[in-house]
Amino acid sequence: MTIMPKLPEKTIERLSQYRRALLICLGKNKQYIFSHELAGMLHLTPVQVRRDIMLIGYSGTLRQGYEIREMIALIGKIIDSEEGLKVAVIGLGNLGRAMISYFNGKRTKLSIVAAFDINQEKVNRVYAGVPCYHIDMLSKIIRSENIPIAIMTVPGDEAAKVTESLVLAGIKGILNYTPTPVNVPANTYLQEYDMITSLEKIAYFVKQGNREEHI
Amino acid sequence: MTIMPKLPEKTIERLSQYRRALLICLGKNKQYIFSHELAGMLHLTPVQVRRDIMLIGYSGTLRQGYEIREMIALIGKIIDSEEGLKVAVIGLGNLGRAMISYFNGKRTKLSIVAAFDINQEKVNRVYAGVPCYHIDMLSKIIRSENIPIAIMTVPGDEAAKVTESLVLAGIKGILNYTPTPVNVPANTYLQEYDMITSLEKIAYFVKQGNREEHI
DNA sequence: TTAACATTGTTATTTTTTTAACAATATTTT
DNA sequence: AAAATATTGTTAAAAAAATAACAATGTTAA
Ligand SMILES: NC(=O)c1ccc[n+]([C@@H]2O[C@H](COP(=O)([O-])OP(=O)(O)OC[C@H]3O[C@@H](n4cnc5c(N)ncnc54)[C@H](O)[C@@H]3O)[C@@H](O)[C@H]2O)c1
Ligand SMILES: NC(=O)c1ccc[n+]([C@@H]2O[C@H](COP(=O)([O-])OP(=O)(O)OC[C@H]3O[C@@H](n4cnc5c(N)ncnc54)[C@H](O)[C@@H]3O)[C@@H](O)[C@H]2O)c1
Repeated sequence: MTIMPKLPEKTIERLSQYRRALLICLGKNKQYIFSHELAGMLHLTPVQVRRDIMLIGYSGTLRQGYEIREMIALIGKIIDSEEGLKVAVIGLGNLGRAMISYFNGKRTKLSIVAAFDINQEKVNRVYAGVPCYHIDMLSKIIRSENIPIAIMTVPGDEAAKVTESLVLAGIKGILNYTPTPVNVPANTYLQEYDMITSLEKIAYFVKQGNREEHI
Repeated sequence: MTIMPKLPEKTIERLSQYRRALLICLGKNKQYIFSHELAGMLHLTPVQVRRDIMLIGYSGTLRQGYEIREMIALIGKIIDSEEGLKVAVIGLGNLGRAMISYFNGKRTKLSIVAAFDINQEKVNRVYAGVPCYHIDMLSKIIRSENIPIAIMTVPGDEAAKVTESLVLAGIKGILNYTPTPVNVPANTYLQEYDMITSLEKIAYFVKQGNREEHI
């Protein structure tokens, strides 16, 4: 295993995006890609793409660009775990279901293997191949199945309580989609996403754009 | 109207988060808040909070901190449009519905006023107060209702086509949740979000965490 | 064969963002 | 009344990220 000097956080994020874009290209039977093509697909600059690729220690060829398969494989070596990691969805409502049906079958190294809910109509059913357990089973299943990552899509009021259970159950990474910010111990990796922040940012720049037009 | 020297993009993002957190505090009948409290809620440092607050030209009081209502009002002045902006959702599937039911009634300045779909079972119905039109009506409704922002939740294959229609219809900001990156002209503000990037980033850091433990 | 060209890889520079440092000061305690 | 304390506001420094510059080089064209 080659030693990889630690990569900038933003580069990690982009590696995931590169792979997504490269998989699309592969689907179109493309073999090679230039930095400016990849940049164009993802609204980045070619320099940034080349720099990221340099950081992960890959090299393209001068007149052909980068070999798509090779690059996908290398990105996998960097961001994936060899054994693969299991993921659970907590709260099988609209958002939880959307996430499962989106994710399903997309990645081999990450897989959603369990959902949890309190609603008896959802518990003990299988949704899109994913079994739904009662939330009381959380700790048991998380441990027995060895699931390190959870996507939280319960109502905001439940977020704190559920987070606590997740941490107690030994979860190491949480993706919090509830509107309620939560707290976790330092050894747990937390990411929060709120659509309203995205929208308000867009609204701000749309507003700015209008103003500029009027200057 | 005071002139606001242009704010860092990251600050804009955090302003939206501050408001969300402040609204939660207001709901608990809290009147004042310290920088370290706000920081704690959002996993930021107190310095960063104070710096942002300085940038928007607000001042707290020395032993009480910041007046929550005042701050919410000021953030509104900066990131909201006075008249309010209308938003449309394109694709009324799981994700589109999740977004509508989440958003509904949350904000006075942004409001989802229309959805579009091709599925005849969804068209001409009202979902959570939002009327769903056939996608053929896109341009007509966008223009007549004066909707500048769209949330795109159609299947990935449709993303390019739908984006083109949106741009032609005069949309100024797009939040793309499909897994397919799209292109827009320079005067249109585009933001893309993909849950897989978030998850893969979490997986990477969970993996790193494990490695560190083993050193 | 040579010149023009397009592209990569890498170092240097600039810009943006975060963090640190610390003076100022109102409040509480002694 | 003086000292201690906790907090803000702001400038300075550091760190992170993005961009620019440009040498190297294989490919194509003249
Ligand atoms: N971050 C975003 O962009 C975004 C977007 C949409 C919705 N949301 C949020 O995501 C969450 C889910 O949204 P939704 O539309 O799917 O809501 P929903 O009501 O359809 O689903 C919530 C599910 O959680 C279950 N649940 C409730 N308490 C639970 C508990 N203690 N343990 C396990 N399951 C429990 C419910 O039975 C339900 O099935 C909400 O908090 C919503 O505000 C966030
Ligand atoms: N970014 C993310 O994190 C994330 C998460 C989940 C899903 N997704 C993506 O979001 C999209 C929607 O997911 P979903 O689970 O709601 O899918 P879905 O199939 O439930 O919904 C898609 C809807 O779009 C409608 N539609 C299809 N073509 C259309 C067109 N040309 N114009 C208007 N409407 C059209 C369909 O009738 C359907 O109602 C998919 O592309 C999915 O991959 C993204």
